Amino acid sequence: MQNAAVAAVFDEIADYMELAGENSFKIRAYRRAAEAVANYEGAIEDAAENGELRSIEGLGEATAAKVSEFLATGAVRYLDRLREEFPPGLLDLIRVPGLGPKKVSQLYRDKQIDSVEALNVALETNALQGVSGFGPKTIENIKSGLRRMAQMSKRLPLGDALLLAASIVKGVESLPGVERVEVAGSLRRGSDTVGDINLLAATNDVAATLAGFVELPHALVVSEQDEKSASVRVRPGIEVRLRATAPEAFGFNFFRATGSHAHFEAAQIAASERGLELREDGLFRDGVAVEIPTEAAFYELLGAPFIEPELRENRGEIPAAQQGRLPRLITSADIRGDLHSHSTWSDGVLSIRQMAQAMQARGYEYFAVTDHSKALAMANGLNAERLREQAKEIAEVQAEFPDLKILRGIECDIMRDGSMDLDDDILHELDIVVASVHSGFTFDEKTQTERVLKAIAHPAVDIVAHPTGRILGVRPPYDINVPELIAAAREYSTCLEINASERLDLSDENAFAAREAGVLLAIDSDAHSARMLPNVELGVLTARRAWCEKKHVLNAKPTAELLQWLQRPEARR
DNA sequence: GCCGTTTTCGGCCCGACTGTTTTCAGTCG
Repeated sequence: MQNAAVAAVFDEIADYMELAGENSFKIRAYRRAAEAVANYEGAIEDAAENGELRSIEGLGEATAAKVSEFLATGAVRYLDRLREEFPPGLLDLIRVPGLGPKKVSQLYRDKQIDSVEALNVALETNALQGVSGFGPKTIENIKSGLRRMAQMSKRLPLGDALLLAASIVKGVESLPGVERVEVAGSLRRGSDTVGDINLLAATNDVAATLAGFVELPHALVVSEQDEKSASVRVRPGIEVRLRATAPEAFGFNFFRATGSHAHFEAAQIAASERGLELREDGLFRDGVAVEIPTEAAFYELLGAPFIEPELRENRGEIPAAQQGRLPRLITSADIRGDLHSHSTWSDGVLSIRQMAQAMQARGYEYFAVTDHSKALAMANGLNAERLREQAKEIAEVQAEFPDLKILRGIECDIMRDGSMDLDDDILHELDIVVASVHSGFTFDEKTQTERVLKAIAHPAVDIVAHPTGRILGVRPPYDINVPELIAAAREYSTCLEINASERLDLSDENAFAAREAGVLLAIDSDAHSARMLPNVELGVLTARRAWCEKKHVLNAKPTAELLQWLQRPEARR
């Protein structure tokens, strides 16, 4: 399947065209082509084979020809020419917050700055002083953008890490002697971002397995290797470490390689209370190593049942396990619907009908159509009039899907003053209102908090989406007082979202606090295409880290209960 | 560059904020 590779070609072309100052509609055409290919449900090479490229919406004569060229030759000459014209570092520079194509090409033209490194040097030596358009505030913004970027690029968002790990696991499985390979470390615990990927292999030939591992195509550089493990860098800043162990030692090593460090230390204390010694190299009774074939066997020795990896953060899981009060963690199978999704009415790529098909294919009982509201003009946000038009289409599609409840909703912008982007009368007409912030990210904490508190208290608002505004690897949360949001959500019976797309917002820590406070959570995909629906599983991992059971999650409720909850007038007004 | 129930040209994704200006360009969502 070459869809992602072809989409990357079009995106790269669009990036270069921005630098070249090309017509914005032409650039947009390439972006759309990238999206069309990425979201195409089949393999793009099959479409090319069958002469169906031109029937894909968003591909025209020029872009379809480039798809064919890429599939035939592995390259696109047009892109090759662009690559010769501009240094590749300029593409990194466009991604620095505060820099766009115009400023980047100016820096390149006037100061020959062609990479993030060169920009850092220029900033350190004050070389940008006096460059027109680069005043003190702009320079300060660029510096803080660079700092944020450097911080975030060291860690991989959970979704990306899972994909990368899965492909490396496949490679390791094929190595000599390997019986079993598992992801361990923070990735197994479902951390929102991971620094390194840890794998554990049970093998009959440790040396051969490790030797094969460092030769896998993923490995750019071998950074460490001893007789038990090897680390390779698979992309800048991202290391994959494989520990190899004899099959009979897998249980203990799986526990140890999964962590967290804090959990390990808590387990050491629990072990010593039972006359055992837990060390890095094993569990010992009177100096003799205890055989531990499985993780369950290990926890049993601590007087506890198996502890799910997502709980292993020393948030009280060991005593809870010993006392038989571990939560029955929510699973993906408990999710009965999606309460935050987009269609072509705003910036989604699928019609309501297509979204309904995709939701039904996932086995959902219900979903909410929550397109953007009018303040998000760039996303073609809806006003009251268009929302009422949309109701007709929803009713039509609903008639075709008797087993799928389609909720009429909106993702309504929370304005700068905390008011809603749409009037109360239209909001009360809807089945569900999801409220969210898409502007004013730089407000101070007090202003930002008060603004969102107003939304939480609004009688029409059911869910506040992505409450802290972060996007993993892109943007940190804005300054906002989460405990105050949680208290208000509890008071007004408003649900808070775990946005499961590239945000994972609420974070696990915040979701943990919300659940403890008795606030209901919604795990939503925020899908703009069918491809994004499975992201909900990342949100489930986050909810599990927050000790959530299905009773804590709004969209784990059956349809009737959900509809009843959406009524909840007594708590609201 | 794509698209077409106004079909081979002309419209398409707009509005606000920021910082730098001296009336606006660039960035962002």
